[in-house]
Amino acid sequence: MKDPIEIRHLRCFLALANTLHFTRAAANLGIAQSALSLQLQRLERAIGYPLVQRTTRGVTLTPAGSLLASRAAGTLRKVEDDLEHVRRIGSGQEGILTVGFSGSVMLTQLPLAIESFRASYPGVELRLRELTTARQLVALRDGALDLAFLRDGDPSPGITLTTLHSERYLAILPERHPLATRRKLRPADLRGESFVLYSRTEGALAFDRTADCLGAPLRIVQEAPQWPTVVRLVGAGIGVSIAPACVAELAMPGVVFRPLQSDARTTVDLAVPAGAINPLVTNFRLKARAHFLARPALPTVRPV
Amino acid sequence: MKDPIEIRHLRCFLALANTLHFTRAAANLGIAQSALSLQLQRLERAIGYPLVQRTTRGVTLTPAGSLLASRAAGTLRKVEDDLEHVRRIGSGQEGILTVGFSGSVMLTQLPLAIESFRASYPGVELRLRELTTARQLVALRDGALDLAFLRDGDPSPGITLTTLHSERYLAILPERHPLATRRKLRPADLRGESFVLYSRTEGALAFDRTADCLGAPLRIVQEAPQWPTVVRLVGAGIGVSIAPACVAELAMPGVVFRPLQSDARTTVDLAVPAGAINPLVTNFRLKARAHFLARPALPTVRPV
DNA sequence: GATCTTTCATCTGTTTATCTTATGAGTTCA
DNA sequence: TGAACTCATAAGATAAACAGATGAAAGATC
Repeated sequence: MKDPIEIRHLRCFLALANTLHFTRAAANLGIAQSALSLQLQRLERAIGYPLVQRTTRGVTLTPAGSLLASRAAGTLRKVEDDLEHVRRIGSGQEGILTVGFSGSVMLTQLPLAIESFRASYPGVELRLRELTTARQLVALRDGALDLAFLRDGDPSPGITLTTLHSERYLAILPERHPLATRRKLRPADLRGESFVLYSRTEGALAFDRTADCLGAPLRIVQEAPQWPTVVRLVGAGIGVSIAPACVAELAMPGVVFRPLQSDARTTVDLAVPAGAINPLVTNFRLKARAHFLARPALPTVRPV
Repeated sequence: MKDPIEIRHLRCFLALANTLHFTRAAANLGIAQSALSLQLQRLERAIGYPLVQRTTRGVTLTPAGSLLASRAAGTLRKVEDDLEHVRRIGSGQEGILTVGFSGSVMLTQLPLAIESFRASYPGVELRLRELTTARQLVALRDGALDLAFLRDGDPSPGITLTTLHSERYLAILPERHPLATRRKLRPADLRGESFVLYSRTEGALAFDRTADCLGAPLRIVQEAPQWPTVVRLVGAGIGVSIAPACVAELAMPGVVFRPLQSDARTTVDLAVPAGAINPLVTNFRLKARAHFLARPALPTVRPV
């Protein structure tokens, strides 16, 4: 495969095939006529057969040259198209982005961030996966997720974390619970209650923060994997719970939410694989940060 | 369009995408690792986005790189296929060849030459056009014909002629004609007869040679454009005719062919546009010359 | 945890390819 | 015949690609 043919040669040949005139073709290409002449000779030598028949009044294409002209035009167009497509992917305007999120994060600004991203990048296919914090970290490392929104993300090797948002806790009580009459609660008020909580294995830091806020020992009567479930279980009288403030969005009959007077905070953390250069990830991160850091219209605890 | 991308860059990138390893890819390409590294940098700069993510253990493709790898592979394959096709056309193994012939030439070795050419070049589409000598010359200049087999081709500017074959004349007589009883005739024997002949405008030299052979003045009672017609007209008693020896192939009831004792010869000439470089023409010429110059099994005058 | 190995980037000088300018040979046109 | 035009060729200048040596960073090995 010596004497390799380059795109330059095809470009030169096409210019010549279009004008059938060395001098004019060279002018179109912005090179000297002699340079074009040499390029053509090189191309013909590489192919092994003449592509144009030179006359004193210009050139005519041979059958082989005629074919090459049409094929080369297609080749150049294809290369241009491919590069354009590659650039679109490189710029993050196109592609597939798989985003994981902890269930409670969907109760924060995340939907707004998603909508904003979709509007800005209509070419990107967004795949959303609700997973627990622990599973998201695994999925990020696997490559199954490109980016994740964690509830209280544990620092983890190979994962870059950014805290987007922090919020207070609130207590979730059955409507008929004695404490339900109080407008505010302190963690100590809940001492001795039975708790419905997330499993620690699904989010160690989230659990530990909850436990720190309440103060051990905790009597956990039920673990549940999703907040709607927790709220329903509380409504059924199985126990009480505490949750990030945003969970108040999940108002359900028979359940009341009460702010918890504590400095404890739960965070929403954005996680990406360390060193990720996927431009989709970068673009999505920017949108998400803009929406979370602006903190528009934080959901308030609606009295039930 | 500065920083143009060349096929070389795509080759380098593909090698890297296949091995995900600069050193090994460079070895496959037969260049130094540093050269490959530079080519990749150049390609990425031209595209504007990274194509691979370098790590200390090798490289991984970015989404953009992943796309480019698949597209570039297709591009290289296309270029190779195109060049191969162009080479086939350049070598005359493929294409369309339009061949003209005077009707009588089809009674000589031409069918054998055609068959031989078809067998050797199955990729070539052969288009056959029966035309008179005069019309063939026009068609050759127009480009409507690539190559022509003329009966007694007139030298003509812009046309290269090669004589392939020369043959004697024979007389065509009605079966009941007084001269039909003779095994051989001399031109003088035909003096005073009425003749059925080709029109001079359809082949000046052919007509003149015929006239020279017979000696003027000729009494021409009918002109006809094709030999089967001439033979039929003779059979109908309209007159006599003389024809190239090969016309004896057209045996018809009521007609006899008699060798003419004369040194006059009629030729089959191969005509091509001067300076033609079409390889199909070259290849066909070679086959045709081989068949005509070998003169296999010249058609003999069959007694009727 | 210090050393070794692997891997890619960078630097430097050399080779190769391409370009420009100038010139030549062959036609066509006046 | 001379002028105008075509493409080819020659020679020097410029830019690109190359090989080889070195360096930095991150695993791997002990």
